[in-house]
Amino acid sequence: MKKYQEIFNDLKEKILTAIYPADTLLPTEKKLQDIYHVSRDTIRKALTLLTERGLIQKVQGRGSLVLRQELLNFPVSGLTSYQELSQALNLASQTRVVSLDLITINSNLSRLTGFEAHSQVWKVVRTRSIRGNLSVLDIDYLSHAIIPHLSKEEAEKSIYAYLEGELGLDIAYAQKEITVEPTSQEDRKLMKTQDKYLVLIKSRVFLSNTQQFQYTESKHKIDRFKFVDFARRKHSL
Amino acid sequence: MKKYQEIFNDLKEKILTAIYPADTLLPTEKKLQDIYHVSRDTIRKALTLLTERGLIQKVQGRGSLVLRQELLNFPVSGLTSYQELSQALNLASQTRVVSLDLITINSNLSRLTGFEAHSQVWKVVRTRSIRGNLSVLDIDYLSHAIIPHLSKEEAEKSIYAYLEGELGLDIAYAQKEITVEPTSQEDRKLMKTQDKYLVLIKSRVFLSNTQQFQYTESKHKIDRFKFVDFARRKHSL
DNA sequence: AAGTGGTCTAGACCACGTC
DNA sequence: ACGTGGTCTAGACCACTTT
Repeated sequence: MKKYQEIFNDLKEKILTAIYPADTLLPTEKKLQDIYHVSRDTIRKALTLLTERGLIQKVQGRGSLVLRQELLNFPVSGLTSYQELSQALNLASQTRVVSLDLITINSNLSRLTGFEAHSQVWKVVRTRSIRGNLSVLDIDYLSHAIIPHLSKEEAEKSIYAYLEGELGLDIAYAQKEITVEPTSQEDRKLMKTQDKYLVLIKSRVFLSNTQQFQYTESKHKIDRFKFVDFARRKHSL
Repeated sequence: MKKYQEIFNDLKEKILTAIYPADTLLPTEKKLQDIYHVSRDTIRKALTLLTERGLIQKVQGRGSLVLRQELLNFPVSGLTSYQELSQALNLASQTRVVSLDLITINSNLSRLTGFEAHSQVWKVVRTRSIRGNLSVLDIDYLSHAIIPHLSKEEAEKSIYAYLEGELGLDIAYAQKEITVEPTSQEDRKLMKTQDKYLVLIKSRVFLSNTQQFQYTESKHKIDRFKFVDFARRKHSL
């Protein structure tokens, strides 16, 4: 494990357990150097991670302020899988695999998903329930070239855990788009609802070598949908 | 201007104008050092900014790949003001100030907005139209302690431009929450619609010294709403 | 004036992908 | 084997806040 990662984890832990309470200052970079016996640069890398995740805010001349974790500063943003989320939030959740097929991309699907025409992809349809409430319908397309094998069992658990753990893939980034759409008859049937609208999250997900391995349409019941984000202002566009 | 900022701007420009085209590699860090006559660390800081904004992806052993700017990789996320957005997208947009008042926070409002009870805040209600379509209803609460003066004229243009430009405030980060909510009679009247639902974006916005200066409820017509995001996977939560 | 984080430098070695 | 980016170090000076 990299040093700055370890320091980040340690500091994160200490912030979440209020060893470093909200509205107080972390030890100075100088002191952290002494505590962890590393160079200042390494400390600063760890602090950068804390900053990106909204755990601290640096104030020049003062120090690193621990931020209050308001109500729900959970990483609903930032490319977190459903499985990880439900675990982090300690939700009793259930996944049902509606179908799992190997299909060939046609030109329409190619435009939609970003996969090349004629390529093979897994199509996985799943519903997720939280405390017995059917809340989400996920339709995933996963590159067969990158994921040669996929079973219902893995799809029921966490596909991301399988990809990162078993296959050692390095998931890097995603382009997402959130809109509200009218429901189709198919949607209403699978989600067992008469709702007229649902929240649609389309995302293309890429590996660190920039290969796209996933396209997903995630459909949420509007009354069950909440997206929480921590955003930093990006000056100069 | 800081060196790494200037290098970032220069590289961004060259990527957007396809001097460095998508799917090609940037010059190596070594070469960039020679080009800009700076240390490697400074180059790496500039590349980090490009990475965060989804313009490049670094691949170890290969180099920095320029990413395709899919359809709309616009910064709808990342704390961008309405005014900046409509400018970036070149939209003919119009803002109407419905009301502008100085009010005192009561305990209910305090819970909602995050401002202290009994403190004074500006309440600004605005509607925005894009190509003649009334699309958004914004309700802003702005700290009077931080913003002593605010006029209808500034509210009609861009409050952010006023705060950063005139007042020299350093807007740093926000906590946001997106949900879909039923419309109230008031909503329907102000937005001139009969829609049953709207998209609600609540956000608390903070300065770099961690003072909260703004709470906003931004209500979007569902058929006009689109949220686009570029997200990087955050390992280790 | 003292102490803090912010920027910049120069150099070393490692991990990974390509040839 | 080579070249790439990734990590880590040590030190310098600047900008800002606090005392």
